[in-house]
Amino acid sequence: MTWSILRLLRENPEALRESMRKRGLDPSIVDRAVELDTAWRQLKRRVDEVRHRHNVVTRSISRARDPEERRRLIEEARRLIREREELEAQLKRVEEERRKLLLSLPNIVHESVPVGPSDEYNVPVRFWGKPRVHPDFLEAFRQQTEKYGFKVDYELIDWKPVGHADMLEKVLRLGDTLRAAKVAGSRFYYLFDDLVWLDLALLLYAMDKLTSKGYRLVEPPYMIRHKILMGVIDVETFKEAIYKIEGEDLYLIATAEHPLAGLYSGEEIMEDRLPIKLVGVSPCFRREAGAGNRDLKGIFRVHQFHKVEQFVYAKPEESWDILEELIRNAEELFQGLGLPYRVVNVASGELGAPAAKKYDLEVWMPAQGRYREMVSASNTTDWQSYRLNIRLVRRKGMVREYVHTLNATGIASTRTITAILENYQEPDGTVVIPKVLRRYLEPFERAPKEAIYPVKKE
RNA sequence: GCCGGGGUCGCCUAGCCUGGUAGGGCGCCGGCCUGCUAAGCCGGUGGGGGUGUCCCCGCGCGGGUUCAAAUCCCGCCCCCGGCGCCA
Repeated sequence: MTWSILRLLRENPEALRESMRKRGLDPSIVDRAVELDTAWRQLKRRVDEVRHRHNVVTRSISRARDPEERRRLIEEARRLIREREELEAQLKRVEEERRKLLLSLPNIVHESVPVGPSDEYNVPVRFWGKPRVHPDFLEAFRQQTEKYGFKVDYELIDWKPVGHADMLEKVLRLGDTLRAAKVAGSRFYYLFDDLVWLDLALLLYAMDKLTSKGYRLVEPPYMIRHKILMGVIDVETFKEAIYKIEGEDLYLIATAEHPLAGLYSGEEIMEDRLPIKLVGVSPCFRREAGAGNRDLKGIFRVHQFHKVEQFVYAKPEESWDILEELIRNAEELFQGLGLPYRVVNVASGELGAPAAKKYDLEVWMPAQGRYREMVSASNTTDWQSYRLNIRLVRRKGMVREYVHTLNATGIASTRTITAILENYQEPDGTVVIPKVLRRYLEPFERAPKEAIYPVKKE
């Protein structure tokens, strides 16, 4: 059973150093890891050897009948224990250090990932839809399209759309972040009436589409243990994103990805059961500790929201195809909603530690003149499954390896609502409801069907 | 929260009282045999190190006793059942 990172560490450490450099991390960690691993292996041999000698003596005691002989053997065993304990203490130290270091290593950057320290190095791979562009943003629009060699058809509009935050609080008056701040703090929100229906309709839409593709619908635990959490994220993410339950070994999930990855932790999965495709629906809780003052207004970046999440357990040889499938699924959802987007191949420096490669789907925001992230799709290869000990059993020869895991947003409710508020906005402030959502609103008498209307000005 | 039962190599299970290399069944893998299939027979079946034939570790987790712990002792976690509480 081999973990890709450990294999590379022993067989081709330079490749691992290169991967670290691409992420903008110190490659000397790799050298330290090689050192520790070598030391560990040497020490392990010595310990095993002494353990063996002790075992031989110990076993011979039960067979020894002569009391004098027994006394002599027990004396010998005691001597070996002292020798063993000294070596074992050393081994334990090295082993612990090695374990920590190995778990701190990020996934290996895939060869197709653009190299660069920031999102400016993200490479758009395709565009869809016809964005509405105000003349003020025309130059910015070109910078985000033509600069990369894409010719994107757009609609020039002569009125300036109101930003999603003001739409929410002032034009529609269906959201209240000020009172939410009073009650819970900043980055919380109250949604009312039509926007609540819209939130739920978005979730139903994504659940409906993805289950029709054969994804199994899951409502997971919203709190999970520390052990599971550290199997799916790195320490940085943990510090920035995770809420802890006081006095218990429980943490609020930041996404359904976490409990879905934990679902088969510690288990063996027969290869003919793969791929296992899941669609989770859950609230998500995020501290946004590192976000600073970014997106402080509105509901673009908040401490809690609802999300429909795609998650797949896959065989290693199929995971790269499945990553494409996941981003295509998300694209279908956004095409259905009629929101113009681009897909970017995320630069090496912006990948989270778990991901080997990541696509973001970014929707054009007419009031901001920017494409903004709505969806993230990652192949985490065996990074999570190694930590969670999820093995793949091959029929042929009963070989054991680690499965690959992948995750991707389907729809994140609040963020998608911001995109709708800007893209479906009419000059008078009316927000037209995307047609695909209407069937999920039809059954409810009080739900909006065609559009959401601004409050009348007195 | 209380009481009781339990956690053994993928699954099921024996061993625990009485300490001395963890056994069986199912499943799976490889082979033999056989018109085919089934059955039958033989071997294998967790992690690690080393490598022609080897060794170490592994019985929920962590300690302790012992030359030696699945087995005895202490603490903890989890699961099941009953009681209590309860949306």
